[in-house]
Amino acid sequence: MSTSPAAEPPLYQQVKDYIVGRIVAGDWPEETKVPSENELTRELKVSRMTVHRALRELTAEGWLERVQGAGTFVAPPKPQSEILAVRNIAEEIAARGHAHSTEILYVRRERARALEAQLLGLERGDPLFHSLIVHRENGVPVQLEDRYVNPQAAPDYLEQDFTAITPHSYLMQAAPISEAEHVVTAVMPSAEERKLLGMKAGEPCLELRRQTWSGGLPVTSARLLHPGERYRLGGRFAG
Amino acid sequence: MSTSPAAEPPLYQQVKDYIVGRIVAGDWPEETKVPSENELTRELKVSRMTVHRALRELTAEGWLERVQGAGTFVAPPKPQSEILAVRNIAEEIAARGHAHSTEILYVRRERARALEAQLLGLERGDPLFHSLIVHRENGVPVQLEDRYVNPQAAPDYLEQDFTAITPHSYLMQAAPISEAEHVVTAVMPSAEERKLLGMKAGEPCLELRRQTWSGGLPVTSARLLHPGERYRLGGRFAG
DNA sequence: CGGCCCCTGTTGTATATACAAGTTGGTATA
DNA sequence: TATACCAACTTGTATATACAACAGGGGCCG
Repeated sequence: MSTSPAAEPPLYQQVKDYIVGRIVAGDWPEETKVPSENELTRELKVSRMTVHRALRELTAEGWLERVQGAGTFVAPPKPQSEILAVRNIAEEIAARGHAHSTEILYVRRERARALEAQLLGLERGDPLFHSLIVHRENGVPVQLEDRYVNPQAAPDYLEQDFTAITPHSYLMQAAPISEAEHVVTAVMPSAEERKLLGMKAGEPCLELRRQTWSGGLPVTSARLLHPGERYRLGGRFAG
Repeated sequence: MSTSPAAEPPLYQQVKDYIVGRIVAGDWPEETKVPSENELTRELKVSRMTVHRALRELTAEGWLERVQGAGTFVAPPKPQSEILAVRNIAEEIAARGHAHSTEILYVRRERARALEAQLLGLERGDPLFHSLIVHRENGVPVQLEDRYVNPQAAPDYLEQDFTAITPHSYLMQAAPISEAEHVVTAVMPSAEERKLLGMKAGEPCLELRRQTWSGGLPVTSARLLHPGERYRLGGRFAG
């Protein structure tokens, strides 16, 4: 395998490219057994640990499946679809070159009802925090954020100024995410929600329900409503 | 670092857990410089390559940022939200223990109009394939799939029996994904779409627009409509 | 014919060693 | 005061070696 210094990628990356190239070209359909580490070592004239790193990374990226003792196989395409990580609405708006502003309807302490207690690992009647906020982009409402927060995870939540920092940003600091769960669906807003978001009758909303944990402790459960016409959730990724 | 054989994780994983534990506990806020590989080697009594693997993997997972020569730093929480990969509706329905069936409205060759030409890297007037299919779960419509396919990427598309295999499954075989792009939003369906999906007036749809590439070549552009009340897109992931 | 054992080949993990490439800070000189 | 150089420390990559753990196939024995 070539290793001349003309801005070439490292050897483990060349091995990865070689293998992905074989798969994409159709040489190795799914379930095909890929040559063993020792075979690739001989074929490509690189060390077994270099081959091993390439195969391990391709496995982590979803291209291959490995079974200790049995071999390495081309993986079937993964049938899953997930929201990957958690978005900060203020940075998202700034990234579009627009101005973010917030209208705080309330940020207050409440007693947990059955549903919130269940979501946040609390007992009914326990105190928790509740905030309702409209996020605007260049003055236009784009998100209604209805959020419950576990006081154990972020005791100082009520003290924050959420016109200066989003709840999301604050919670990232106070309780770094170790786990998250998302559900996205389409709903019709209530009359109040429609009014807060400046929507016309009959227009739908994109609803994101998002829950996060920090070190096993539930942190927050949020319901984010976006006018369907003015908001889209998306991304682009490489295999 | 303990290495007794009582079902312990490998050393590199223990190093990862130690570092994530320090971050989540608040010991190392974002931007903090993490001890160097050599320092961690001495502190944890494992080899530098074991530490190196742990740090590299935590970097790939978004916890850390590394600069060659400068050091390793705790990463700020990533403000991004993406659909991770591509879902196969048939497997998704099967995973719920339900029966998948399809109603094929058409699968045919057409001439590319301006929008489809742009999406698939074709010239206006070039031939392309177009399919319209309703997917049902236990007889109930859950997805209307409106899909354009680039003949260069999947020349045999028209020959497939899409009651036996989904377009998605076939395309995974014919043109493995190297890149994908998704956009999710909420829309009101047209009268025809509402009828095909068995929805009542005033109910919204979750719309996914999905485009994939194979080795740089555009493969397909699909618009998937789901009744908001009967479909949700979601996932759970660990930090 | 079936089951068990052994051998071979495979992947998984760990370490040591070496060198490359980059950053940073301090010192010396102009 | 600015610039250049050097040393030390950092991360990045590569290889060799060793051993653990697993899978699979073949042969032998009951």
